[in-house]
Amino acid sequence: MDMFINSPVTLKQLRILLSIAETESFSATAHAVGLTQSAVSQAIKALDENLGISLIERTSRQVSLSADGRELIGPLREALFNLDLVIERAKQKGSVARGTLTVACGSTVTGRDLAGRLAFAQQAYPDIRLQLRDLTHTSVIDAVHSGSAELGICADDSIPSDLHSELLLHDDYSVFCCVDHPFSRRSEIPVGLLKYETLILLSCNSGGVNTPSLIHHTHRIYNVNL
Amino acid sequence: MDMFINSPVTLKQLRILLSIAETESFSATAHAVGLTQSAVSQAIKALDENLGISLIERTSRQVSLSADGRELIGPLREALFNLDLVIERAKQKGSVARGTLTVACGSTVTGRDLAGRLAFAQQAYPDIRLQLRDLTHTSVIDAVHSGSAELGICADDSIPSDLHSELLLHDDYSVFCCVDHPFSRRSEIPVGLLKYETLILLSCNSGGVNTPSLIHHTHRIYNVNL
DNA sequence: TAAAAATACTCCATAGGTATTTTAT
DNA sequence: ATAAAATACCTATGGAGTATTTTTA
Repeated sequence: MDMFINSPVTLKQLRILLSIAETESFSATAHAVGLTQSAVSQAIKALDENLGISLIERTSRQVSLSADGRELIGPLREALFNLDLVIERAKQKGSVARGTLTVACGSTVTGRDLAGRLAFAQQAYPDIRLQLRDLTHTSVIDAVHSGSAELGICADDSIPSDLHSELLLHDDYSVFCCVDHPFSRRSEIPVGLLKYETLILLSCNSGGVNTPSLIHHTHRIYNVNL
Repeated sequence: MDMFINSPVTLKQLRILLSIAETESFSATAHAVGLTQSAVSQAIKALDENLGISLIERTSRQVSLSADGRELIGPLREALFNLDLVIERAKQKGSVARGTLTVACGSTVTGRDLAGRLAFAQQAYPDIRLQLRDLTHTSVIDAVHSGSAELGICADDSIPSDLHSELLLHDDYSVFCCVDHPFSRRSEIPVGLLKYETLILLSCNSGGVNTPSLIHHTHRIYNVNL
């Protein structure tokens, strides 16, 4: 039925052609579209073969469209632009309200290479604006309950059963003490023992903190040996 | 510059989507576009992910477009149709004048699985109408000279030097004779010996003939043993 | 339970990279 | 001599097939 389904012409090839029409250079196009000169050369060769037509006057010094190519380029640009419009409109639908995903989380999350993870998320989902709200443990749950955040990330205890939850990661909690304290000879400390000690705790709603800075602070304030 | 260059959405996926909109069935679409049901399923899954949108209401019994999908399908069909128009027009340019390639050749060619070769050519170059003209040796050369044929195929002797020629194939010539003739004991017969014999020749302009029918005729007419 | 879609897996074609060669100025 | 495109070669990704499982009317 549809004979076009097997057309070997790809969108990428056509877009590369458009870029070449602008830059009049394979190398420049390669840079523009994030490929190598080799890939661009192969793409144009393939396109020539697929269309059975010579689109480009190729000398080693300068590149220009052939007569056929010049005739093709205008309508092609228009057709591709229209198609991109349609695709983009579909993608808009795919994004959540106003294209924003709001995630409520504590410093357990924001303290772990936040910049790197944001960059990764932007790359994977360029159309989604990711908004992080740095909140306390209970506020995270409230935010999800009220709908002011679509997702929440927090410690897995005391999560209400009416919310769906999934385990993302494990976190270690550490005790810092003086070298002459009995704890310093143990490799692990049962949680139960802690209640007999005088402790400096971060806000009990904090899921965690940046460890190096904690060590630094402890050292500064109490002059302990670590 | 062009952020669309890396769009993972492919023409094939979009065309499959259009087909599904018509057939409302993965299997039927698979048949229509010449793929398996599995491939169609995967293509739609990929498209959903690429667009970040659910295009299709999928139950195991019936398939229908989602609201988003229905909204998308009209403009998409139009955009793809326009793009195909542009591509097709470019392909037309790639075909030679009036889309016809005229080849002058003798029965050396037409006698060798003509149907099979025509079919092969049509498959490889569906846009080229191939026209064969069955001529005599000298007429083939005249046809190419006059331009009434773009190509000629004939025996490689007496090809004028102003025509470019290329060797395509070898042909064996055979002598048929009575079993009591001296030739019948030789496996090869030097061409020079033939001029002392009385021969039945096909038209000296014929490059060759269909061998089985020649044998049959010889047998019928002269009642020779082969 | 039967028809249709989803999934698991496998294989292979090809897009794209690196390194090199060719070409025209 | 040099800048740019073509080519050779290699690798990895993913498209598509077969076989199987899951789903719902």
